[in-house]
Amino acid sequence: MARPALARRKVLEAYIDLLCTDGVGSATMEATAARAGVSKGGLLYHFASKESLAQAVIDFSEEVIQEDLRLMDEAPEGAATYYVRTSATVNGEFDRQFIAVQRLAQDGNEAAIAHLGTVQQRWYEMLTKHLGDERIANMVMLIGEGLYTHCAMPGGWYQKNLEGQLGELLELIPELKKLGRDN
Amino acid sequence: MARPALARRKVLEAYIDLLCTDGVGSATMEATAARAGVSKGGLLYHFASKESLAQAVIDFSEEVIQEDLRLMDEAPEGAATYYVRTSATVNGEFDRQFIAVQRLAQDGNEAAIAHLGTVQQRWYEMLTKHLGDERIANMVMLIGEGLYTHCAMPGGWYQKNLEGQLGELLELIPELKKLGRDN
DNA sequence: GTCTATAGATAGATAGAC
DNA sequence: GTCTATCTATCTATAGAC
Repeated sequence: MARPALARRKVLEAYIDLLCTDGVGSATMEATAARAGVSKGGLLYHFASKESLAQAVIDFSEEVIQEDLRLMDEAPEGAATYYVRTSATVNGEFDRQFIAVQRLAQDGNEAAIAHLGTVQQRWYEMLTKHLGDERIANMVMLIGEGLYTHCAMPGGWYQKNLEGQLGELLELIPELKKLGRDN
Repeated sequence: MARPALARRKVLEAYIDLLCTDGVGSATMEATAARAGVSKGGLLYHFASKESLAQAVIDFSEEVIQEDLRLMDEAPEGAATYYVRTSATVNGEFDRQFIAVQRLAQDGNEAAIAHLGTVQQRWYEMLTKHLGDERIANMVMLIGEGLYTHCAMPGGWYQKNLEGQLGELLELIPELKKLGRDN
């Protein structure tokens, strides 16, 4: 860990980039090498197989998620609002690797599916802790998931029609919290 | 239209099935032919290219969505509850082809992205009509989108942890409607 | 209308030079 | 540590028999 080779980092970023923008079908090792500016052989020195490339995305995601959970726990705006807000920031540091893992999972990668499961479990526990109601936590988590799905679609409907409504959506999140306590 | 060849229908079903369960990477024409019980040549008689196979999924989706919108508009439980409830029924008639289109869109298929856009626009308008508040419609749509994403993940977290909570989630949807009118 | 055989392209992965 | 060259498998698509 500590300070990985620069080329290795560039290859990983390129692979994540391709997964997010073009999907698993286009994220080949050849295309990844080209985008990273290295040859296929150069890529294979750092990642011996496509599976190890996928695992690197998952490992990177685990690092990022731990930091994300810490920020979420301490967010002044509240954990739920933080969660929804960051779910909609497509180009953020956190989101790209998360979308990449999601794409891998949707393509049947078992390690990615298992990792996503632990991430969702931790988000759910964090939201329940802060919202005090499992049903509301469930709902907020689905809203975030929906935002991810929308935002991860290049040229999709959300980016053209709902971008301006994010502020209004965020204002409603604290209202949801009240809804939970009333019942 | 009217009554398409049985083999053609079987091939289309097989392709949708593979897209949903194994993802775009595994949904090859060869695998599709095998699952449909025909040869590669037999498949290519009905669908001259992979693109035309994808287009057939989109066309089928358009048929199904029109019926879905009609049922949504007339649902006794309310359009929003109907929308969320059917978003969570993975094995339903409506959902499989929708998830398949989503997978195609996430792999960069332009026709699928455009179709998804029109579907989401119509759902949004229907929800706004019934909820009377665009912000709440927005939120409900994201909840449904989140449910789709969760449910479409074979072996994913939702199917193990939230299935029993669907009833509670559905109970909260009418509460959201009140939330909209209060503000 | 469905099949076999096969062409042509591209994927993932190996070997070895530098 | 990065490259070129190459192997093998698999994919999409075509040609033509039945």
